[in-house]
Amino acid sequence: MTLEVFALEAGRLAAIRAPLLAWYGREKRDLPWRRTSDPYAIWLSEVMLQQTQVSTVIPYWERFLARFPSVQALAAAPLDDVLAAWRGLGYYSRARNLHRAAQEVVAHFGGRFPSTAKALLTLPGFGRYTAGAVASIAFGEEAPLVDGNVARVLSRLFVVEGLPGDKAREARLWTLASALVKGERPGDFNQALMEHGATVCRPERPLCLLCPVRGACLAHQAGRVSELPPAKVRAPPKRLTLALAVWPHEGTLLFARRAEKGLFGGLWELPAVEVEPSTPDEEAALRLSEALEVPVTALDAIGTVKRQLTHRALTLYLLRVTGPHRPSRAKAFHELRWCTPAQAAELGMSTAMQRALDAALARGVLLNVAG
DNA sequence: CATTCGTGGCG
DNA sequence: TCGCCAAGAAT
Repeated sequence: MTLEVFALEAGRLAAIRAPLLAWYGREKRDLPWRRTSDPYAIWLSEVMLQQTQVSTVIPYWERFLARFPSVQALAAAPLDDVLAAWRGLGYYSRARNLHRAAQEVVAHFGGRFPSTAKALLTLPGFGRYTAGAVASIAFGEEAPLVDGNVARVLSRLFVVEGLPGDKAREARLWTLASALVKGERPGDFNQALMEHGATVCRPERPLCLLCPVRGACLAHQAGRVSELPPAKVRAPPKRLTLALAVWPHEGTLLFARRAEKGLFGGLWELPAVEVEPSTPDEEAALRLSEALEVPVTALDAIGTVKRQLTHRALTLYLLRVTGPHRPSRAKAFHELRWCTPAQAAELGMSTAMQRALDAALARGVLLNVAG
């Protein structure tokens, strides 16, 4: 508690706040969402930036805004179009929540975003971070935020101990962020904290010589910058093997839409069933037959695609198949559709599945090869 | 509180 | 090749 009082002492807060804000004014990157004051566009950037690098987001943000220029346009669009625009960006529940939140803003708030963090928190996909970000950046509320950058910066400035996820640590970080954000330009200050973490107070090899608040940094004084914060402890990824049906018919392939929840929720795929590694082709075909509710015969295995996700080691086993009855629906899948490659390119699909599809097409499964 | 959800970049 | 991690949220 003594440390708490010391850390939040007014002079110390000022010694951090003012230099950081001034540094941000001089050094901030010219990012596209910093050129707009449209809450919708700012919200979109915040959702896309969740667990995603700035350089990855920029082209998605620009394309998405061109296609859905307002919250009304987004709310009125079919979910499939939204997922297609999100294709390749990952964490697809963000896109579903974005779509739902847009509809709620239109239905319950007359198309205007609520302007406080507390009110924003009621919308799908708004957690504590995103609510604070939109409230402070778009509406100028003195609302705190803590993301990975801010957690690192504050844990160094104030020597906050504890592993990521530790309850006491999180509480302390939010308390610090709350105290610091109060004052002029809260949105700029929050962005200054994040910008500082992204460009100077980096995870590896931080640029302490260029740091505008080095003099106030307790970790720097103690020579502990490199050991704060401690790395997250991650469980080893689980293995998941899927057998994919590659079923050519008159220039099309069979596609299926996955269930809303879980891995790649709501996205399209080559119809997939989970199998054990090294499952014989005949058995994989039998599983696909059960899922598709029609007889399926394995022709040959045409490749394997491996993908490393954060919590999954994914193996996609491509099985060329055929059968006497072409299915148009099956309980195991939300929807079935026969698509040309051009049509498939317009579907919401994961990068993993895109790689599998590319591999199948590269094997010439749609070519009329006599053999 | 722990787990799950993607992808790409980097050393 | 591999581990780490990036403007987190939902369950």
